Amino acid sequence: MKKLTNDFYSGSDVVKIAKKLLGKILVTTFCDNLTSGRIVETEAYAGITDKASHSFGGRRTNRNEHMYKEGGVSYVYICYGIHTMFNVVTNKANTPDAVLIRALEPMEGIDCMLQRIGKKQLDNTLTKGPGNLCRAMGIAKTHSGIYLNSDEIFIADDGSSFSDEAIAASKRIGIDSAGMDALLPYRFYIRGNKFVSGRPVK
DNA sequence: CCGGGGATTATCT
DNA sequence: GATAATCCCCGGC
Repeated sequence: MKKLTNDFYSGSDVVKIAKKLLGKILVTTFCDNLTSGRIVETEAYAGITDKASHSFGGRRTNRNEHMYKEGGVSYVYICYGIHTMFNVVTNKANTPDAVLIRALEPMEGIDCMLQRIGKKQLDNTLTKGPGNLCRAMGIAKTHSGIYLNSDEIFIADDGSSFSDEAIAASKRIGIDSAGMDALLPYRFYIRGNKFVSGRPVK
């Protein structure tokens, strides 16, 4: 199990990186509680040219400042006033691309995650959806802008991967107001995985 | 089983 | 003052 290195994040094609993040493992170690999960759903946000991106048109505010950092740091923000979203910043400094991590399949520290989210037993909602996975992993806005090879939060590769047939693409969730860009196939997920967000497709 | 809509507040105009 | 990269409950079929 190896932490991803800078060259993984510094690539210029954020869509490709979003797809490559599937199967990698997100780990947090807050308060000596190790929790981890395999990434099974992501979305790419293509910097200043993507109407759905917070940095569309070069917009730069206190909130999205970390998107302008070099690839390999986190970008965490609050959505709808209550939900925390965890993103991976990619590309070079001043090219504000990011990948939203939308779902994990829980691996280690399930008891700790259940406690954080206030549940007694593991079910498919524990790390399903960007808001839920942040709660389960203990990720908060204060973790924005930190390096993803740190000891507190990192993403690792355990050598396993999904085949192309196992991966599906779709338009992104919840961004209907982005005009034509709302239709871009920038969401990637593992077919049939029960932790993928949205209602199960029958 | 499916879809519609309300909750709730940080953030930007 | 309006909006938002969500979640979950509830009502209807």
